[in-house]
Amino acid sequence: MEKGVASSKGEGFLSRMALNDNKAGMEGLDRDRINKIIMESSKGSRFYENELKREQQVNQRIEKMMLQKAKITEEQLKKAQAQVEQMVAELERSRDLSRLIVHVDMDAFYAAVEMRDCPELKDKPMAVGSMSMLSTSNYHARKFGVRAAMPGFIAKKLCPNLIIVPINFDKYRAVSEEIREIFADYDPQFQPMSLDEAYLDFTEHLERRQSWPESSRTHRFRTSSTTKGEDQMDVSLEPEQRDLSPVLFEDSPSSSTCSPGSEADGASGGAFEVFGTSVEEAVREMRFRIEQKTTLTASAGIAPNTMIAKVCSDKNKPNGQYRLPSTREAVMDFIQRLPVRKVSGIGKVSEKMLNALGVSSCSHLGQQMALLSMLFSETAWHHLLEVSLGLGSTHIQRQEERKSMSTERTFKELSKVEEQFSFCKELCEDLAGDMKKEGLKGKTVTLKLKNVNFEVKSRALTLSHGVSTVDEIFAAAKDLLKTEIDNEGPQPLRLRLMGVRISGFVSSDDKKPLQRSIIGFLQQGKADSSQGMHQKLEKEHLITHSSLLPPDSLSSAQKCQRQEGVTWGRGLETGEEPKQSFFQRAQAKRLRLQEENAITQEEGHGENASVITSIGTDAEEGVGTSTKAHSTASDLQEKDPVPLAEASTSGCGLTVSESLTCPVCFEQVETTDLNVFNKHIDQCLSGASRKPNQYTISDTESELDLEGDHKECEVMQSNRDDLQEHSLDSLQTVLLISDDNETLTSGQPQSCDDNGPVLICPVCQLTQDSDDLTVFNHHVDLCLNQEVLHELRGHTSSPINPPSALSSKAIDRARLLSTQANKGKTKRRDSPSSPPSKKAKGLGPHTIDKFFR
DNA sequence: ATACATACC
DNA sequence: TACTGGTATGTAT
Repeated sequence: MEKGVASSKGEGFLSRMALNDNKAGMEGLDRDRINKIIMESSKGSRFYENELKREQQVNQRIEKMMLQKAKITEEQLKKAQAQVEQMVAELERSRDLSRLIVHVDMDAFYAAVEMRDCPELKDKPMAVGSMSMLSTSNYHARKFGVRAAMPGFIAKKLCPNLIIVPINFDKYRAVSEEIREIFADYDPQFQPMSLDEAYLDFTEHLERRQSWPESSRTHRFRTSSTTKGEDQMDVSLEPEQRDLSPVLFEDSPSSSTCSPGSEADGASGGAFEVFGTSVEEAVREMRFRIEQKTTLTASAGIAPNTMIAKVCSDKNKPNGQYRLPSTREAVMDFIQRLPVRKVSGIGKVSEKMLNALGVSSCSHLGQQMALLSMLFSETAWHHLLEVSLGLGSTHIQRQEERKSMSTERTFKELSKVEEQFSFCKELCEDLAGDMKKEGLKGKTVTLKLKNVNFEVKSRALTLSHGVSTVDEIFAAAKDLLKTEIDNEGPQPLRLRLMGVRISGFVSSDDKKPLQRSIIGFLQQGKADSSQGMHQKLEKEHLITHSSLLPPDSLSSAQKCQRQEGVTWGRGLETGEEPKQSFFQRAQAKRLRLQEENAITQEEGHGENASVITSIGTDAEEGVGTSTKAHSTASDLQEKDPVPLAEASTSGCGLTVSESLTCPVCFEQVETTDLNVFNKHIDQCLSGASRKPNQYTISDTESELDLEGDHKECEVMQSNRDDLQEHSLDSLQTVLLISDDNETLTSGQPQSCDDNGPVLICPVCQLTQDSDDLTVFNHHVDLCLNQEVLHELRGHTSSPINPPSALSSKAIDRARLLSTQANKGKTKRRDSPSSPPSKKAKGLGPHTIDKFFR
């Protein structure tokens, strides 16, 4: 109906080329004029021709689909409808409205950062990127139709005065670290989706928040700097700028969204604001802190699941938030009028196919489900069904292990064979470097080529063993390249891009495939929305399933299937006897000390006192977090005001409880046998293979369409890196911080040579010479005695502390440093073995876990 | 296993 | 001048 992008003016011009204006800040534009300019700028180009071709392919697909549709009989449809209904009933039964999921998203992130740092830009249309491609644009530029993923030269035609600022990834990454520290205060296990957005589960936070005193919910307006370890190059603004939020939006429609509820004193003095105990207030507080800390605004969506939260975060963007009540009615009502394209996972093509079937909003989805179930693949329609019911993932999970790593580059035109080979080699060198950083080895090498006509092709070769060195990778890549060159016959390949990818990772130790299933189910505890259902619907699919819907969408459905039959049987022995008893003792000791210490002290605090709540407990969650992959920041968010209570849950009563909580999946493992428990953790760590779960809003706020994101990837990678191989570092950091914030820097670079796993004492941070775990444990034991005492004496804080950014900040800094160090080459323990070698792995994580329990 | 497509940031 | 890069995953063969 309304949506005309695709159907645009009779001449049916490329739906794929037309402006995408369903992005915040782009409403009410002169689409026709803009599209005309876009077309004029593109017409006749090779790019355009290729888009044209691809669009025709899509159209053919749709035609086929329509033919299939025509063959469907009433009877078949009825049968399908019955199946759908049955499935709906099951899904409905499993609906979980108990979680409070939040999706936070920075507003025009890269552009906002640049504007913040260069006032000149504030009132001008600007974008971040290059003449070839823009990553994002500010709201002023969006009024001209300038948006992410648009080439700069076209943007310039739309807006001649557009200022294009080169991308400065390091800066965004630094800001990202800052906001992640705040995220961690609300959900240490938050899941970052990119540098500027994340999913958080506020459920637990809210529970605790109810008992928080007002002082813990009070936050100041920006004064000087954020934390006390404020060495940061904070762009400390002049005091009087305090209440100015970045002038990103002249008409911030949503700023009014903020509930005025609290007594913010418009005054300027030592202004502060008290936030309430509701989710809205908690989220508003989080956004407030983000703004105070970074001078940048964020928007958020609050809903019972990720799918909806994502959509909601876009609703009052910029600088706003929206909460969808956790009731079936609210959800259904909301979903009904939602355009399908707004749903993460439904892109241009899926939208077009659905539109062809008369489906443009989610209400239509529900109405046409029987038909859709016959025209789309099972995976696809299952997802659509869930969407139509407003279902989505109800628990946030950390990153997964990467499945591939690649590097690709676009260039002028490369037609000379020699140059092609040498370029290929360069790529392999880069890739090998990256592989080494993460200590990965993969069996499949894929070469990607794009010719000057934008036609893409990929050629893969799977080897019998994992490789990681330049020579090995290049050996495979060049064969693939040669074959292509030869096939092209006499003519040369006229390339505009080349890429090399490696996948099929194997653990470096043994060359067995990494990780396996189990992992994905450990997290069972928190049921996913669509749990336990999914009978195999016999597929009546008449059609060759149209490929719709991305993987991440099938979330629940598939996960469930996998979860079934997962028995937890694995956890058999592990060897290290001494280690375990050691940790048991250490743990008990720690707890005892904590108790004795009464854990009560007030937070000395004025700004952000760096109060470290009982390390033991708060690390409990924290470690898990870091273990999960990233954000060391979360490693020790000292937010939890009632750590001990929490701790006892996991059996911290000074004794080992009958069930242990896995620091990776956070599941309670029903055993007291540490061997079993270790085994469990081993598996979690080696294979944390969970269904990825990236919900992203279709097109809407797809700022970082570009380069922006690949950076994020880097970040994530290093995070994972940390998790896998450097779990110990998290611990180090924790202890170090409590010890002395300023020491972090020097303490961190715990490098070691690239040969074999190296053990690093989590307490003193010194690399241990011995590989012998017994010896190592003994050493740690000694260090521990001192550290724990010191720490508790000097830094314990009240259980009721306002979250302090200090420690997490320091941690992040530490991590950044170590990351940098890694890049520099000084990596910590990076042996050619990456997925932590059996030895190292088994030790690291376990050490931490037990230590903290 | 391989190739290509879709999607997301 | 001129339309990215990185990762995951679905579909088909």
